[in-house]
Amino acid sequence: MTLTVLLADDHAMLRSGMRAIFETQPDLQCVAEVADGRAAVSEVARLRPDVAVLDIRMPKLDGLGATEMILSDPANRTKVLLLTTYDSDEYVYRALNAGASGFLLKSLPPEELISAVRVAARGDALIDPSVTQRLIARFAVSLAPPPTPPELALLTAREREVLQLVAAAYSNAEIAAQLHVGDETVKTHVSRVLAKLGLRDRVHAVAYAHVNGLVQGRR
Amino acid sequence: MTLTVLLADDHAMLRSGMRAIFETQPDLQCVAEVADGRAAVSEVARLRPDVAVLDIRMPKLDGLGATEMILSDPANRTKVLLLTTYDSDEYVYRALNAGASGFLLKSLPPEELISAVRVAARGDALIDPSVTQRLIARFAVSLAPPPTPPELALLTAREREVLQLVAAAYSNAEIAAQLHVGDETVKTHVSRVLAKLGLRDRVHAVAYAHVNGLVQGRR
DNA sequence: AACCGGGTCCCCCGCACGGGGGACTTCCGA
DNA sequence: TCGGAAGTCCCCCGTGCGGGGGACCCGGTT
Repeated sequence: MTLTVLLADDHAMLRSGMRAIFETQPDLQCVAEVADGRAAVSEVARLRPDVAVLDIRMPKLDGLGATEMILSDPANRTKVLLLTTYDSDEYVYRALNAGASGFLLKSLPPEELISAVRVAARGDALIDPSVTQRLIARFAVSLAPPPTPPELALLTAREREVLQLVAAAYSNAEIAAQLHVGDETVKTHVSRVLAKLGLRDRVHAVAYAHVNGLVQGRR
Repeated sequence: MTLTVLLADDHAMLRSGMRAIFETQPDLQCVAEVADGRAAVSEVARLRPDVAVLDIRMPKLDGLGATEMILSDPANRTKVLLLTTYDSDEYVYRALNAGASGFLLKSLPPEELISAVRVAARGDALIDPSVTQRLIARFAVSLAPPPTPPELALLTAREREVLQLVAAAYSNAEIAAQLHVGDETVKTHVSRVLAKLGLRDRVHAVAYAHVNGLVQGRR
């Protein structure tokens, strides 16, 4: 089974270089070459290649925009590999968000470009190692639980419980009902929480709880 | 400059296989072979190899635990490559959180294992393509901006501005000072915001703003 | 026995807040 | 030209909230 590839880059020389690389592989067929993003989008829609190799820097529509347009159309099953000279973080995040199957630097050895096309075609993905390192770091922090501020240890269990409810925007009366205690008790707890955390009022408490991850609204 | 490698796997046969692979490379030296995670940790601390290749499944301490121990010790500069037979998502996330430089399947071709060691040694990272695909999907959702609720479009620019400040726990008077308007004006804006968003009071507004990503407290 | 931290409940007081009105200006589109 | 939307400012009024006291009970420590 042969894989069809579309090449998009505004440098004709680079395109022919890549085409030459692919032609060494009997199962890879370069079905189109385009020089800008808009042409890439329309040719992908017309030819439905297995893989589109897009440069990020292109006239009219850059590779990221083209990726987004291609992948947002459910009729397309084309996988997108993005190529770039510089690996700006912003590019990477946007590319991955758009659903690209690869983010590679142009310094990639030819045989790895070939393997990348095969990887993308079978639905897997790959990212240049120099980018992966930072991606992991970013991913780790995005998964890491927010650091618990030390002053939170000053609170008793009951006070933390009340703080959670305050953060959920419940009024004192509502909290009292949920905890089956009097509302005067809740007022006492809230006052202690505010004093211990150095917060002015419950509004600050709500903000504090949210920025410190005491409320898991999605994430 | 030669790179030193530590191998950790509970199967002697697999270890000798990998050692044989590395011995084809004059600049790679396999300085230790261990059969469990605890030995891996202690030998890494003793020998300080450039790269440790750890199996995930190991007696006494698994590869993930060993990774965490190795990388949490700042005295170690050893990079960690994790090898596994099955690519469970949980493994991957934990490995990346611990700061591993690679997450590879044992089905990896020998030459790619060699290249992976070199990649890790120079501080980059790489992830098996079959895992990368799912990682991207997960990463994309963790980066995706929270869907903006439609009712937010009802607000005028000024009202959104005020909402931002309310969310930052400013009082009406403080907001008035920041916007150089009277506090009665702010009250009007706040009232309109509450009415348009169907919120009871500013406390709900703060919670609303945070859960809807109008405040970027980290993330 | 005395002590203390945590939890519960109570009173008073000042005030920021929010609802419900109204009013004026500017600007833009019908 | 006449609206209407947006922004600004004003008054009244009720109330939830938070500070400042105090009180009681319970469990554990000293």
